[in-house]
Amino acid sequence: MPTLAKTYNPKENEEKIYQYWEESGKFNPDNLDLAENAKPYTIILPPPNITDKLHLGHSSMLAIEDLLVRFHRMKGFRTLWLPGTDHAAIATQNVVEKKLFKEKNQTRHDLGREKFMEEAWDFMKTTQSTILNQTRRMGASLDWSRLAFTFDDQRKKAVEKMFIDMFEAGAIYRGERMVNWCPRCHSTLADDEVEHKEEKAKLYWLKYGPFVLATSRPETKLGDTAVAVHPDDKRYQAMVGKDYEIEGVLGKFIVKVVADKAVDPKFGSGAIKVTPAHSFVDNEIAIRHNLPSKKIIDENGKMMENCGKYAGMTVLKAREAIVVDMQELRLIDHIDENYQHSAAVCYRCGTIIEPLPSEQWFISVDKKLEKFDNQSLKERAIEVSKSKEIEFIPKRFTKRYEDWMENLHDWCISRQIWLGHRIPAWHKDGKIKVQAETPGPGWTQDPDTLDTWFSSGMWTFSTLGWPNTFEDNKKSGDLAQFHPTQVLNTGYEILTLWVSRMIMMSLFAVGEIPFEKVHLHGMILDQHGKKMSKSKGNGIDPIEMIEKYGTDAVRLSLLIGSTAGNDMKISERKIEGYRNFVNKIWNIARFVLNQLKTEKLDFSKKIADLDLADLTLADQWILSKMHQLNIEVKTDIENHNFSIAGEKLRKFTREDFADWYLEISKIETNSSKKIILTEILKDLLKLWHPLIPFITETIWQKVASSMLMTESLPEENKYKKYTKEIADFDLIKQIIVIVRNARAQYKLNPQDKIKVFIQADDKLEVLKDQKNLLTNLQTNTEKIEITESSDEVPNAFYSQVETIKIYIPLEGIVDLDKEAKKLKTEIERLNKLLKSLDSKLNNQRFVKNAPKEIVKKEQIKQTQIKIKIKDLETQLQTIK
RNA sequence: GGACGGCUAGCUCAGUUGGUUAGAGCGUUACAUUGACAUUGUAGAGGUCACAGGUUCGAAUCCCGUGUCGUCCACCA
Repeated sequence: MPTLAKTYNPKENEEKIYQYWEESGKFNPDNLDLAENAKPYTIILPPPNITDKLHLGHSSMLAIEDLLVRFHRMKGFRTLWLPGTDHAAIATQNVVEKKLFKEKNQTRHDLGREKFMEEAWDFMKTTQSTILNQTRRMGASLDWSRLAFTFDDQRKKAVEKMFIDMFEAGAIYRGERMVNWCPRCHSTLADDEVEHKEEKAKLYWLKYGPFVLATSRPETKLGDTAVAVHPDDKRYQAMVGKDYEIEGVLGKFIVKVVADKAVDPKFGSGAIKVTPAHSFVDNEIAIRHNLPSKKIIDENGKMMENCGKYAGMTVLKAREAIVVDMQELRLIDHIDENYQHSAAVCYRCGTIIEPLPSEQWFISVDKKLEKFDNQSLKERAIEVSKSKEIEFIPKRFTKRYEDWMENLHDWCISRQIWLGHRIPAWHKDGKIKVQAETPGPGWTQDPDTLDTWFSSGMWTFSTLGWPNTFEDNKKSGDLAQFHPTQVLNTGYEILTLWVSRMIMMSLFAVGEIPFEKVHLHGMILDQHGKKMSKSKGNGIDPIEMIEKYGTDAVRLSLLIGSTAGNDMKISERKIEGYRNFVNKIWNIARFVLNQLKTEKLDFSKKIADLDLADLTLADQWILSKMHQLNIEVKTDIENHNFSIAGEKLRKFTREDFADWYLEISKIETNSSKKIILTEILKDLLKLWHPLIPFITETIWQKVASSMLMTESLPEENKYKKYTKEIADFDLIKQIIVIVRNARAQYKLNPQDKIKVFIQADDKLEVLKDQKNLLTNLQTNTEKIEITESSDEVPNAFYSQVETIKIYIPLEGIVDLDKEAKKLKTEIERLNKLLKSLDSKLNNQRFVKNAPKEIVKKEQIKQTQIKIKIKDLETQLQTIK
């Protein structure tokens, strides 16, 4: 007798199974038994931050990628899924700094750069394993032998080479530009690392020479060099071009009045003060009008020495002090206390950003590059999207990507933090050399590090051995085999932050796209549609769910009911439901083994060995259903319709196979059953495997003698021979449901036997042939009479399927009024339907314009409904 | 301010180029319970596809508008 336990216990099996896979070495494509011409299928895992713990966003991504990877591995592709982690420069440095401060009350400056980096490395080494082990628990079939880290030595070499190459091509330059400066992190931020926070502030209306103008930052008055108005603003036209002397808290100064379209005449008084050094808009105005720039705020967010008595104050302190002084000088007209505006803050620490002019390294997105035949990075990156070389799933994100790219400004890549790749540039006496090694004594390395996206932007090729695998513009090794990759799967929130950078970097370094498809998944929300976050405490911990319900249940709940690009709500209840379903699969296997009285499945006899003459209608039906499933599931997965694939599998497994066919196998005992049950169970496990690898492999290990993970999927036409009998079997199913329904409606006990009369019309032979099922498939009839006659049976429950009539005499029980009412309602409904069909078919334009098949279909429907109505009316009369 | 998305059964969601009488899971109701499976089975109830207009023979699906919730981008002197 079979040895399967009564219920499936994920905890007992998952760890063992994962170990078995990992030790087999088959996660590594080099160890797969492949056809010589096997195509590559590559996914590079979006590297989680090294300090991360697994959350449902990761789980969702892992479930999707593992599905794709296992599917293609089973299809015979040279399948590589490459893991890694990201050093997430600013984020990690912040964590390390916080820890340092908490434990030793020290700042990074107390420690010094070298010591601090030692601390950071210690920290990263201990945290890295957490996320990777949690990734394993999701069942991810990653090739751990190729594990990479954005901050390891190999990636360091790649980053240096990339920087030097880009510099030499003129794609990287150094220059003074306005940057977003975080005074707390002491670093620049890219535009998209800046967040905007709504807040209430004061709006100060200043008396400003001949103007009254509004500002939220009166302290920047110390850096003003102009006043700007809109060119069409009649109020100020006479003043444009003139110089005015303005009274300030540190004495008088001169401003020039300029006309610029950037000014909104409806805001404030329509005149703005221009502080070129500390505002992006003002800076642009200053450039257009050739205005001088005066820097008054330093990198610590404090007023500089040129600010007289305010020097050394923080911006906020200086603002308070200056406002007091201005009030004394009567320079403030009035103050709006309730001014709503959004403040730019650092996305990591929430500190208010100071726009500052600063010497930084930039990637030029507009520079025409020789290697791109005089196209710029931006133009190439847009081109690969327009030409569909890269496809976004869902499609609507194509536009978001392209719009964002069109508006892209030069990318500031230098950061003043310590945790990151050092910039390979050297300074001596004002000269700069860009190279990996020091040019010699006296040179000092640029203290800045690179934006973390610079190294993660190189992820698809730096993980494949670039630059060693790319010499003289030729790919070799892993790069030749696995690049470009097939899919990048990531959250849509980093489409711009990361995806766009990967595209530019790959185009530049390797001359090709990094991936063919970008599958964007939505955010995972709680059951109320709120973002999950630690502070709100509404997060569902995937590891906790795995402990409780098993990995397969967690994976299914993330795959089914989820569509690309859309957010998804999830609850523990949903996961629980899929745990139940996973257990159902277990019991199906248990039943099949029981039914076949065996512990191992015998795969020696194949579907092709079946004796067609021995097959029952039900056999043919399940085989054709299986054929359909086999084709459709593969297509759906290839089209990234994972949810639909899952639903079809579930429907087949639960309804067609378990509820119908397995029940039938208790009744029918023809000799083909053994092969059919064996083959369908086997192929069902294969088709399910990419979605729920653990339970399928667990069962496989009990019943077979190979590893399911590297089995091949059932071939396309395996079940094709048996695609005809679906309609007839559907009739049988419907009749059985009608009988069960009647029993339920009249609350018959399961022991109560009934008689059923069926008038079979032209289906006499089919129905007679299936008498066994009709009698015994949970219908408990003592007698079934199948005739051609059309005599009414009085005082009986009545129903019909197409032209087949079913009578169940229920003497003394049948409620004739109720039956009559039921019939009337049904006749009414059908009449309505018929009416709409009639008018449709009488409509010449419909008949003329609609495709012929549609018209024909409607005509058949019309005829059938007419017959049905007539039958129902006849039956109604017998009741009266 | 600009762009995008959601709005379909009590809840969570599918619905692929417009063409069945709009589907699933959960929940719910009734019945059942030594059964491969109570992590169960059988059956039922439940929807004006947010609203309003348009295109079309035909719209949940395409177009215009409105409402509402959400996301991204820009700006806020």
